[in-house]
Amino acid sequence: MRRTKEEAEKTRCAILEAAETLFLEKGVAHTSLEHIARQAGVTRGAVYWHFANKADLFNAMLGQVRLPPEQLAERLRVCPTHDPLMTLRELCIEAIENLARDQQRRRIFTILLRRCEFTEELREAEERHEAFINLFIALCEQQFSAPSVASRLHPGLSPRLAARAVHALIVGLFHDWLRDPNLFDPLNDAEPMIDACFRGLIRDWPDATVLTPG
Amino acid sequence: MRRTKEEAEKTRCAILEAAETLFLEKGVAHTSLEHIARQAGVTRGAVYWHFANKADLFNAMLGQVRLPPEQLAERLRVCPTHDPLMTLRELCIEAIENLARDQQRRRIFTILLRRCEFTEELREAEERHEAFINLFIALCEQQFSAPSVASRLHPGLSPRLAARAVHALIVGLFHDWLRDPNLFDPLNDAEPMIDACFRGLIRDWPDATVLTPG
DNA sequence: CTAGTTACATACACGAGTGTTTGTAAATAG
DNA sequence: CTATTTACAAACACTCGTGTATGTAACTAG
Repeated sequence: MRRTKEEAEKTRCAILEAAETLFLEKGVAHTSLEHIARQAGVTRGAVYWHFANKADLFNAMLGQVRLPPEQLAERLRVCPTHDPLMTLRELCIEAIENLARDQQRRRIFTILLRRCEFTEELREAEERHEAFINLFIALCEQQFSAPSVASRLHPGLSPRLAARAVHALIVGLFHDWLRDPNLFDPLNDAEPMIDACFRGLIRDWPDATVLTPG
Repeated sequence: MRRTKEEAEKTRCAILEAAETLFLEKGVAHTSLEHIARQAGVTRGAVYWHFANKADLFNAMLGQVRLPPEQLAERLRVCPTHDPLMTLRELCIEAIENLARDQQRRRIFTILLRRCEFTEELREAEERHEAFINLFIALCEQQFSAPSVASRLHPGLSPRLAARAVHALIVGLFHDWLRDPNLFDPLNDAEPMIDACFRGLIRDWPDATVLTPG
């Protein structure tokens, strides 16, 4: 009963989707490859054919949403025509809004933040994730270090601290909202919250321009 | 070889400590009661004598650091002699500083945030934890709702959003610092970061009073 | 002093999960 | 057309973990 290449790719996707569903529901450690196979309508044979083990499957799942690090750096590359802080601001807001817009991203981040144990088995995934975070923080710090920006930091703050505060706020918003989506509405509330953060960091941060249509 | 009551209490503590160590090292799901017993120098018999199962043991472990909700409410109870915002500010800073000061708290929060899967087995623990968070957010919101405070919020912000931003920042700082303790130094950096947050929320937030000794 | 209870250790029964191996039908290359 | 892969299914061998039941020595109450 050998399948064609396209069919094989479909079962691969089915396995990934089943894993996503079950990881979210029962947690990574509490989900067996047998569960995943059954949910996908195949046997463990198929799972082991497409993936080396559970960690490999987990990595493949994460790969579906992790935007390549280059893309992030590209977005934040200093662009002389545009205020670097505004670019960062928009990126932060987008990150939070995307959580609400993209169902799969939402599920996978829920798994990452609340349904898996970062232990030896998943060390590779953890390291990649951590590298991405460190890159984000480093790029943030770089934006705040630009001479035209650093001088506008409130007293007592360094580019280093500012970068860490921005990332902490985002992680916290991710964490809180994924725990309870009723806490706030990303599409409406991300902007004022991020603006509040920047306002606390930068001295002359412009006031909220309330854009009421009409 | 029956032990006296004091000795029994000591083995109970040894089991709790072993669980803490192993949960931190291998994750909750990947730690068996057999491991814990061995680490504590007893057998599973002792573990099952003191605790009903792994979830019960986990709850007991959390109980060692979870401050009673009443205490939190007490601290934030509106005290007419003291600025409610300053009380909240100090509480936030303390929360972060305590992470660095109290080793056990640090380990247990690492387990909570990075070494356990919030799934059915641990639902009870999750619900208690969530209730505590919700209480904190509600009390925050209450502080921001005081007439003398709400009027000082920056345009575009509500007490509701301000409360959520404060909590998100704290959770993010917890999460980030437990992931990488080199990111910042709680004892030095908590204050300026929290102040930056409040400054972004409250219009006339006082400037950092740089207290250089002498 | 002895009955009952406590605080465990030991043993048992059972299921569940993993990784690997083997089998196999169908697709595909030459 | 046949030989070889491919894409799985099925079976095997093994370990690990759980919950419970039973044993037991020492403490403790009366």
